[in-house]
Amino acid sequence: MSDEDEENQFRTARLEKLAALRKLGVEPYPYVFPVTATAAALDATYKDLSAGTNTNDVVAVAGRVRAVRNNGMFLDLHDATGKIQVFNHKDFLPPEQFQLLKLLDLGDIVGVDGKIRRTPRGELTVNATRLTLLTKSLLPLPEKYHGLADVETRYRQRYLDLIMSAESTKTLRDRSRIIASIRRLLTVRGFLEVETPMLQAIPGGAAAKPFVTHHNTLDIDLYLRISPELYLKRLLVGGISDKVFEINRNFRNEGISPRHNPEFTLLELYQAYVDYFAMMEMTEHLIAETAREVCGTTHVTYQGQVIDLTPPWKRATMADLVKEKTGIDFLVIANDAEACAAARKLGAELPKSATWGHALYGVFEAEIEATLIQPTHVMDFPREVSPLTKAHRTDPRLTERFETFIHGGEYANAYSELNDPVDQLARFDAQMHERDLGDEEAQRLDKDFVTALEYGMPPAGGLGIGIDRLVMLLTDSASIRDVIAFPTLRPRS
RNA sequence: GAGCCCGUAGCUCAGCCGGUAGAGCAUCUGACUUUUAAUCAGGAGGUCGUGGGUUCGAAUCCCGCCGGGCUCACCA
Repeated sequence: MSDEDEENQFRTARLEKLAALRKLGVEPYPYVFPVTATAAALDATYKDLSAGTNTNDVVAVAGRVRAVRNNGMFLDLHDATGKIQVFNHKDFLPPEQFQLLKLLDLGDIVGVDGKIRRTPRGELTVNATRLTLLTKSLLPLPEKYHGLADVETRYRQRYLDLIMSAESTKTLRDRSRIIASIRRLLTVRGFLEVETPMLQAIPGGAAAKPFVTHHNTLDIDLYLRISPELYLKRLLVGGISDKVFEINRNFRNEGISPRHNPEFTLLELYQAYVDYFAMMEMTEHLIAETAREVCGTTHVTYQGQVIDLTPPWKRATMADLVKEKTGIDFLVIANDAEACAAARKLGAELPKSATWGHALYGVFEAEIEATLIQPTHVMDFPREVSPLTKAHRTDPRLTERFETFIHGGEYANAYSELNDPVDQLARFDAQMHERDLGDEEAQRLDKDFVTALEYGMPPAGGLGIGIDRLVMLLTDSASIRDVIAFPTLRPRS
């Protein structure tokens, strides 16, 4: 609580009411209230009750006071399911309760006992026979009609945003439904949900800058994980299951943008004895079925554009897409210098040490990514940028990796997983070379991971899906901050 | 990290080619009483993000800082 709030005239006035309530013998923060009905349940139960009809049905509802009309005669109570109107009239409510009513404010949480009726104007209403203050609110809510518009306050004080905005509430509820749907779809297919370390001594499985922390007793630095990949594969080596997945937070110490939050939620799954083609089917299955369940359709509108998520999705190789768009066939370019020159000419920015694969990938990023609006599996990434992926079965310069693009953004990343320990070690060596050349995000050698592979990991397909971005897509949210309840912000003052 | 934009009452906003701050809602007082953003009358409420500068005078012009948004960079 800041000084400003403490000096707030509204807060002062409400503290005085709080004292007055206690003087009346009213406890403003009681322990329990036996609720018997929610607003939505009442709406459903009494949907056929005609206007102007009374019932003798007694209910107990509870919620936040969001509107007071006619000097307290009508209250709008909001609970987690919706709105129910309360009618306070001397015909039903004992006189001493009107003292309590006078001391109620917008934002207070109250319980109401009474009988259900529908008013002549058609509003389902509880004729209150007893009001119970359940929580006194000390601060005024934002204005009801316009709601809370200030985006900074919406993110910093999400509770206020949720009180005021049905849309924000729906988005965050949909997030929960989306994750539940994915979990169910995977469980149905026999996947085992596992948990792997957030604190890692060697941050692996992705190219990203990690957050560093310190363990006091061990007196070592530990990293917040940038990916669970290397640990999930260890579980595959162990054979805990042929199908494992984890849905959890990852942390990357990089820029914040409408599509990036330093901590974000990733689904990662591994399935033994299949390749990246199976992962394409899996990506389509998870996203399309979840869209059906949460949005009721596989045709979703994102930022004004209709996206058709109905499987199967378009598949195209990176090289073909680049060739189609630029006319340059990287597959027939034999050396690094020529490839880099072609890429730079097309506007791709490449480091001096760039090779053929960096060049192809650079052109793809610069020229193609943003144009992929409808779901597209972009296949066969260059070896250099895919250090954990199995070599392509027909072209050793490439790997069996695809990323799925929708609305110009990456939604999935999947491989035929590299399980050749000798090749894996060579890839780590190449990464360490890039690190020496100044690429801070090149992957670090994890020797124990290579050891695990030496014991033998079954051939497997692996898939990662960014959950926050999927939620953005399915809730038509423009910013990742809208789908994360408490997005990372710089602390105030 | 760079560029552009924003920050005025509890909330939503107006005022901004310089002349000492305004509305609606909320709040308080009163009236009214079967309302639906209830209505009517009256009152209170502001270090104009913050610190400097220019000026007789700054919410307004200039600079720094703080916080936010967008774009770019980073995010293979």
